[in-house]
Amino acid sequence: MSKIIDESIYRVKSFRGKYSRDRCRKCGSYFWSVKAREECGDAPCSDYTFFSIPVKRSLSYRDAIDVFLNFFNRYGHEIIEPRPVVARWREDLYLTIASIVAFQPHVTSGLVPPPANPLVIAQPCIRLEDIDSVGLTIGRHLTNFIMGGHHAFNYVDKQVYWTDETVEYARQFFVDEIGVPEEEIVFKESWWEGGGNAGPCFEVAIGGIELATLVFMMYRVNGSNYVEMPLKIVDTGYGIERIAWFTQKTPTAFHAVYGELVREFHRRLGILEPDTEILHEFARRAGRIRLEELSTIDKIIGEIGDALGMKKSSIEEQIRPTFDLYAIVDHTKTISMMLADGIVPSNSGEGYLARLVIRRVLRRLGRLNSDVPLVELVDKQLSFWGDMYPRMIKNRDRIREIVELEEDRYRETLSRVSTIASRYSKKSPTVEDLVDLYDSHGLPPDIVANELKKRYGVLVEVPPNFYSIVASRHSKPKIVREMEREAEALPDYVVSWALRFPETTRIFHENPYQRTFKAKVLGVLDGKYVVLDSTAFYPEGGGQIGDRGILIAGSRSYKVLDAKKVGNVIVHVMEGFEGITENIEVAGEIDWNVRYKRMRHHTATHILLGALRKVLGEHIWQAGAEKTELKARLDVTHYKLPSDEEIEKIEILANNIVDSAIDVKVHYLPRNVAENTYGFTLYQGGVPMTPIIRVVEIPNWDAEACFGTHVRNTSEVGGIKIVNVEKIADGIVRFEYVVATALANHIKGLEEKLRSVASKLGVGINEVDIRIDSTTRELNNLRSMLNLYRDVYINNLLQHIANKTVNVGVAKLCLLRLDIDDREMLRELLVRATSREPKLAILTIIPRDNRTYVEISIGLEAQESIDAKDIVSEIARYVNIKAGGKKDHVSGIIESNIDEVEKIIERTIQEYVKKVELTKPKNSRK
RNA sequence: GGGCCGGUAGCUCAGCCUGGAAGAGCACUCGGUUUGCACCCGAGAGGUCCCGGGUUCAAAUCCCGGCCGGUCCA
Repeated sequence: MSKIIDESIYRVKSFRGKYSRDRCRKCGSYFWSVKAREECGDAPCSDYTFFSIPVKRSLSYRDAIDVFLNFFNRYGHEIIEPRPVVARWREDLYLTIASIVAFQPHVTSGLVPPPANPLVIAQPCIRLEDIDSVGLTIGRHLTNFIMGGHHAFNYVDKQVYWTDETVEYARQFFVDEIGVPEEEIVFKESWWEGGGNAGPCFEVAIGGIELATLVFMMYRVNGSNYVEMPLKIVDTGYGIERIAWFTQKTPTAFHAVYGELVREFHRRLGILEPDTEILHEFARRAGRIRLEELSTIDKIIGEIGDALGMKKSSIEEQIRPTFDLYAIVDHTKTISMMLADGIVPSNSGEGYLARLVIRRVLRRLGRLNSDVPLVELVDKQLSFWGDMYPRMIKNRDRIREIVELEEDRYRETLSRVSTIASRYSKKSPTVEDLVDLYDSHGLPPDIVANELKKRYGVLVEVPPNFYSIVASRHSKPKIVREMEREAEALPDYVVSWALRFPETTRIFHENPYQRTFKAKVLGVLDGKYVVLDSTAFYPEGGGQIGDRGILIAGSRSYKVLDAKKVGNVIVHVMEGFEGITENIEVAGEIDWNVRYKRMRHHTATHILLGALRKVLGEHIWQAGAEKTELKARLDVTHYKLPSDEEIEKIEILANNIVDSAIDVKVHYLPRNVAENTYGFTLYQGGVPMTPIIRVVEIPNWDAEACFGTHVRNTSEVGGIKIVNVEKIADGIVRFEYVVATALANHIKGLEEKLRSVASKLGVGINEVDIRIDSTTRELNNLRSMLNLYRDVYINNLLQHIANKTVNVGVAKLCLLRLDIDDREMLRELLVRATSREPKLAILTIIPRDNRTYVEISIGLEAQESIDAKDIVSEIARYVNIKAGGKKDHVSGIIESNIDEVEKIIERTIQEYVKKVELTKPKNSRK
């Protein structure tokens, strides 16, 4: 792959005359170094030797950030504020996984200029890819980290700097600023790829650990081809945690980053800290650890045992629990960061990622047999990091509540273990079973195995690659989503046709109240699609659907069914026309009635969202919305169904805003300005891919990037009534509401329903509730009355049966003809009759339509010689019968009327009895 | 967004595969026994088998659609 690039790019100025290029004898990659060496100096090829490499001074975690930022600031890089760890500005990514993510895709695609150039940023990131390795590698893998990045964006007409400067900065940073002897530094040649981009890179490794990656992003990946981009980006990532670890020489990165907190977690969880010596010996070799090869750990522990003259088992005993502890330290901070930035745990979307981390911690805690509530540990993180992440303090109560809720939920899941495990009390579950249990019940195999062993002594073998088996089960679906979307979208050829036209002037933005307009026809297609030079028709977007209306050409008018946006061009979807041709003038008129109602619902949506954030909290994000002329709905992220009180409060607050008659403002702002002014809460309904952003602001209440049409003043919303609140997914709550004149419609619907109920009950609307009470009471009375009558009836029938019974020796026969088709009654009758007289064989017939329902019941003793199913086949000789059941009970239908049936059956029974008597001796109960 | 699992008595669940008269334990009521910690024995009450449709003589059970909950993955 590196063949396609010119390797000369790696020959930078700083190397000339001083550095030589060698090849690693282990991994085969090329690297540059002042000193001749055989290995590339990166994990896992080399052990960690950095503990003995001198540095100028030990840097605390916070110092490391400052030193990094200030160094690059001194060299002309503007310091940029970091973004949240939840990538709200991106739709293809949930989490901020690298510093460059802050500038993707709008800056990297060239659409928007960077906030500064060059710039430097210390970006908190969350990466869950290596979550299983966290702890084991004592800090090489983390789920949260700060990536120090200095970035330069080189445009065709504006070059900032490229490879020479980037490498020289790295060299100076490590040599001059950190104080690393230059001969310890290795620049390893490599290739980076991600997010559709690619380029050559250097991995900067010192003493066995990679401290920075310098990427030269210059290609776009197009299938299997690399296309050179006009915009070339310096994308660097300095591992702040590793730099702190490197300079502090603490045994693990966790000690360097979390300091006192590590000890506190040890204390609280009752896990002793391992001997410093063991930890150091382990740390030196930790670069070799790989999750895929767990044997590496055994080997390392063996080596330590030899070095220290200790038993392997005692080392193991000390160090194993600390792996879990380190992971817990790491994960609890990650949880704190995610929740502080507003993620709501859920079974879908980004919320699942939060739940995943929470569950991992809980599992680890379980493994340590800890009963410390997770919330307590998370709370320690909130205190510890609050100064760096103020949102942790601000949202502390909510974060605690969510963590508690999630822990409860997890305990509930675990409480099902014993029930579910009991299925396998005799037979050990197969791997397939285990995967099933994990997949559909969330029960980790080790917990199931434990339970089975403890309770039933059943041994379960859990394959070491269990989670990859799970993963392989979930092979990619993906494409479905796009298919769905295309159903509503314009056909491809219409899109490419539309893109040829210049931008349509948007009258609906200039003046949302303009109902009629004149415009020139720029293009027509298929007698169905029309593009104008300007339009008042709002094209579908932001949950507001496209306008309807008419276009008038000459004396004829044509229906506009919908309007769609293709880039900056608006396409009118017509019912069909002949009279509209290119270059003519047309007049347009939108269906104002519908449109105005939608505008009011749209503005109401912004008002409601503001109210939701105020009442429920800052974790409220729009997860979907739809505004029609009849009603609107808003789906938001929230961790539980709001209470009635909360809903009432939200409604009151929202209506206050309506009554306050606030002017709704619209601004067009450069992206960076908009983001700095309003924050990322701008991006509720999606992220516009434009350098200028249209911001709809209700001052001091809500501001969103929005394409939709809004009323001028909140008072025009008229009034908001929340008509429904429901949970549509875990972590997502849907609000439905009706506004202004649409309310009359809504109420009318309710009224009609109420009136129809009232008239069916035979009362006026006001008495409905009272009547329901009395009707219910009456129904219950009738029910118990019915049972009384049934009882009387049954007793009568029992008497009747006793009288009608014919004793044939082996049994007492009875043919009963009934008129009431009451199955409940019949069943009880038959049960009682046969239990009172075990020799009874009773045959009941009831007319049903023009046919006859038959039910046969045989008492316990009679069963010894009579089989109900035999009677059926006997009857079947004379009439068409469909019936079945067991030998003591059958039911079915006979295709003849009851009089006929009665006669036939009487005869049949007699014949059957004779048969039974003939074969009697061999008939006995089995 | 997709996959999988579940919804039966107040609670925990069995029954469903292979259709045939709705079950167990706990809790509850009554009677007896006993009064040392999950007492025991007997009797009884308690059901929209999540909802709707279909197949069938017959559906808790099979099929289709929906609702609700759980869970894994992206």
